[in-house]
Amino acid sequence: MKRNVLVTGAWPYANYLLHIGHLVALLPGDVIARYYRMNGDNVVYVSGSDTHGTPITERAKKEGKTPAEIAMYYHNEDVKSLEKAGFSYDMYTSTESDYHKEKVMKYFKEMYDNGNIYEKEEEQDYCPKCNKFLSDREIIGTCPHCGGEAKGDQCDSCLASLESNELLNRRCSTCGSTPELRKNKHLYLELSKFQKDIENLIKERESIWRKNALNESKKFLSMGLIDRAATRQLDWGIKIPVDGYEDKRIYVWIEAVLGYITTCERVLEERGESFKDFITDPNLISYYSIGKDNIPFHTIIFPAILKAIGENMSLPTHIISCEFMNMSDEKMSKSKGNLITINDIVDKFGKDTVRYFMIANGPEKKDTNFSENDLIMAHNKFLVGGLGNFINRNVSFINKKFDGVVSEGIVNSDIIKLTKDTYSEVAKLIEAGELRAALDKVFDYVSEANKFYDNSTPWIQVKEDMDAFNNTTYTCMYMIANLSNLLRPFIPDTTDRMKALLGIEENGWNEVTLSGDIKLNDIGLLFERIDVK
RNA sequence: CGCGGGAUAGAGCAGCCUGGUAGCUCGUUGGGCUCAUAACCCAAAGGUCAUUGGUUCAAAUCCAUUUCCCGCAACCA
Repeated sequence: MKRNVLVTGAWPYANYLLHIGHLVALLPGDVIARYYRMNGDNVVYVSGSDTHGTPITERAKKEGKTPAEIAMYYHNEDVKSLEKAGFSYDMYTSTESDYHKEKVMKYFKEMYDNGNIYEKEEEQDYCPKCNKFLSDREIIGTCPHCGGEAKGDQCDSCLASLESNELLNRRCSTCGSTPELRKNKHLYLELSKFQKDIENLIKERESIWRKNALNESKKFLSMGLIDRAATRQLDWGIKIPVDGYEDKRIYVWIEAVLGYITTCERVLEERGESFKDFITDPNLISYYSIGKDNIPFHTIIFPAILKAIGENMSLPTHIISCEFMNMSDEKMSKSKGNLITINDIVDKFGKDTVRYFMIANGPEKKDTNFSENDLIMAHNKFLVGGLGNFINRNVSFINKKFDGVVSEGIVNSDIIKLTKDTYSEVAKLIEAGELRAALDKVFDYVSEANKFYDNSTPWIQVKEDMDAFNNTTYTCMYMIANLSNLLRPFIPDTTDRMKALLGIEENGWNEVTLSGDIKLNDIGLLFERIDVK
């Protein structure tokens, strides 16, 4: 039976080019989506650019542009990068799309009408000269602990976490004037109400979610969930569908995660399918491919929002939360300039090499260090020496001696069993989000293929026993055909070429059988060896 | 006691959730093969799985302890 599967990737913030950190966080989603599609399930795979919030407005101000210009520039760049890396989103949109904005306002209104969003009036710092309310971050002053210069949320000198009213000699960070208190009202999401619901969710997902997702979520729950502001003093973002909030916008943390839902709805609408049936399906399987810094938004806030909307939407079943990929033990950072963009690395090494490496060596369970040398080693060993070599040694032989025609033979029965087992084991691993182990499994199969070739010694068989030779090569073709499926979620371009070699079309997640003689098409080398400098 | 992650062969890492012969890649040594991109296959050497204690018939794996290493303003997966 067809399963409903929602796969999502975290929404990148549209103020910088995507880098390999984004890649390792988002790629698992693509592999999972491709796998389920091959399996014949009903897949919706979505993401988009997160375009609102203060960092973009600040950047725009600095560069003399509008926030929309900044956001759309990076959104377009990100679309190109993702395409380049082979992402197969059913839709990659942005939080600036009218569809998203409209739906978010609808959901916001529902939460408000349900009484899960409430108004709170409080005194807030106001800068009389800049004519605006100041957030904690926009207030500077002297740290009460160390006497150093500090911002309102944290002291840069001693790292103490602060409340902005603890600061001495408080000033507006823009103009330096002394802020005064004025009454201001904001809307709050009553997160505290959902403590029990989230606790139950975590308990149910104990054996499914990754360890980092569970630990991080439990930490927040043990501290007790606190209500969060849902509105912000800002003019860039989604308008508040409540009277008296014309000067404010919906806080990004609430609307960005709702993008999963709004975009899912849009995809299904375009397909002419029912969104409601899909999203309330109690058996819906959902994957959220994210980085570890994004965990609480997906395991706590997002489920709480879904509960608060109250339409009985399915809560996340799988959190694919990766660790960080560092550069020589340092966190990648824009200011340090030690980033590698997706564009650069794909241009340099090719889409599939990068995809292979990022899954096989990515930070699935703990931080890893990126090393170009490791990437080259892995490329040469597994893609050239393993997969590429297996195909090339067969093809060269057949081309040389038999003019590119493989005669029908009998496929080795041990290999058939191994093949079927590999399909089911890899499927299980991918569904569990264990992509590294899944890919390892497939490459074990590649290794078995080379062993089979060596042990069969076709170069001797060809002289002594043509039946045996034909059985060997036919078995090899069978393995190539099945590898073109098994590897398809990971390295789709390469598997297309493998299929072209054999002239096969099937793309399902199940054993491919061959019949009759096969005329090989010329596809050249799958991968070229890279020399280490 | 701020929070979190880590410590496994010369290097880089997997295994730990769901205890039961210690595995992969590179490197080293020896052999095989010649179909193949100095590719492929086989074998060997190399580890008291950081420390100490506990649970268990059994611990790299679970619990606790100690030591050492790394990350934790903003941008940011």
